[in-house]
This record gives sequence, C-alpha cells and structure tokens, in this order.
Amino acid sequence: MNIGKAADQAGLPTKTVRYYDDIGLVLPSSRTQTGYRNYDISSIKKLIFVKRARSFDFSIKECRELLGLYEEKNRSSSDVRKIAIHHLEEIKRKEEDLKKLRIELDHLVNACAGDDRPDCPIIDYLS
Amino acid sequence: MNIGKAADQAGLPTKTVRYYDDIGLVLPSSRTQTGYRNYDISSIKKLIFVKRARSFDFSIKECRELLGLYEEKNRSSSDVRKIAIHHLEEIKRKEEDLKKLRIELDHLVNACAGDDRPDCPIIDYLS
DNA sequence: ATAATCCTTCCATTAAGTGGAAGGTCAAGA
DNA sequence: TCTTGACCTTCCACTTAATGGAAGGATTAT
Repeated sequence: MNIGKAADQAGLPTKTVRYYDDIGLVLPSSRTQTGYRNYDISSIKKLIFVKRARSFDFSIKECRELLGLYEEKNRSSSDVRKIAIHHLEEIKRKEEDLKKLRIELDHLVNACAGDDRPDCPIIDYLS
Repeated sequence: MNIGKAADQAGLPTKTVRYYDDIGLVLPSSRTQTGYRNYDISSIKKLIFVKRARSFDFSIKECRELLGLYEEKNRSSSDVRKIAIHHLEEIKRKEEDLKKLRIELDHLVNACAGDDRPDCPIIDYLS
C-alpha cells in the first residue's frame, strides 16, 4: 500500500507518516524499486497504535517504548503499566496547574470592568 | 544595570532576558559603548510584567499585546479583558481535554494487572 | 598583571510536526 | 504514444519559547 492510502487507513496526514519513518518510529514494510514506501497490514496497525497513543498525549519517546512492548510478545503488563502511570501523573500535574491558573485568571477577569476606562485590575496584577 | 542584575531582579534567566531583547519584546534602555545592555527601572518592570504574564501562560504574542496596553495610558480595560477572556477560554478548553484524558487513562491503568503476564488492557486498547 | 567573572554574538538543539519547492513516477485517456 | 494529473520522493525552512555552548571581548578583584 502506498503512503497516501496507508495514511488514510491510519487517519494520519501523509507528512506525519513520512515523519514517523524519518525518525524510525514506524517504518514502511518495504520500498519499491523507485523508492515508493510500501505499508503492509502490520505497519498500518503500528501507525494506528501510535495515533491512539499520541491521542493520549504520550510523547514520541513513550510511543517508542509502548510500541516496543506492543511487539514484544513476552512483555509483562507491569512494564506497560509503569509507563502509563508515569504519564498519568504528568497529566494530573498539568491538570492541577491549569486549574489553579484558570481560577486565578477567572478572578482577574471578573474583577475587571471591561469598559472604556483605563483602570484595569488585570494590568495592575501583572505589574 | 547589567543584564545579569536585571535578570536577577526580574527572576528570569539571563538567556531569557537576552532572548526577549532579540525578539523585541523587552528592549534594554540603552547599551554601553562596549555593547553591554543597560536596564533601567522601567525596563525591569516590563521584564517582571512579562514574567508574570508568562506564568499565566500568556503566549509571547499575547504578552506583546498586554505590554502594549500596559504602556498605553489611554487604554480601555475592555481591551485588556478581551485578551484575558480569550486566554481563559483556551485554558478551560485545555483543562477539559486533560480531564477527559486523565479519566480515560485512569480507567486503563486500573484495568491493567501490572504483573508478569503479557495480557495488558492498555496495549489492547491502543491496538 | 592576571585570573575570575562578567558580557557579547552566533549556532545548534529541543518536540512534533507542517509547508513548500523541485523533481521523479504511475495510471488513464486522446 | 504522448500527455496530464495525481501521486510520490527528498530536502530545507518554519513553528514555540527558550536553552546550551563555543569563541572571544570587557570588567573587576587580587
């Protein structure tokens, strides 16, 4: 399968699939004599796997690790879980940070009249 | 004041202050004959302003706008509020996304035994 | 005088792609 | 058979917001 079709199957932009090849994350199963990339079912499954993992905000580095475990039939689920938990902690931390930010910014926005006068608690707070 | 002292005052790395000069966000008030950057009180206040705005996750572009309004004595508070509200919406959106992600990932992690066996709901879900 | 600590500019790197240019390939229709 | 359009290729640049480091000049302290 050509890269365009493969990308469609995986729901990824062609550019991204090419990029994943460049960085050695998901390689095409082969190349034609003229250099066209071929993707077989197995490689397309990997593209889909990566797409899902990325949608969970796993980094490319983490995707690489997960993909390794995905292919490793003798993996232990604890190895997978370890990566997922670490990522989960990261997400929780970010969520907390955003929440604090949102609450503070909400206060500021509510305190600001938003009229034609120059007085502005938002600017004051930042100054 | 030299860049080092100015950076200390603002609580920013020297590199960052130099970077803000490079991109024209906060310029030093002058330069010495030998090229050293000078920062006066006013420019240091701007550095602090930007630092605070960045800690609220305002982008450099937004910081530029806010800084413009900060300096504009005839600004209307509604202009400032507009930027802040837009940013707040962004933050809320991100927070929602992260929450959904966290909940889903939490489920997956809880469903995974995390033992020596290869069976793993996390991998299954991503496949 | 000299060493330590500043400072300068310039270049490379980070994450994860995206956009575009220049050019090769392939399948279909006239 | 030729051509046209839709593929494909590689390579380079750009994005965000800095950060790291090299090479070298300036200032300060001993």
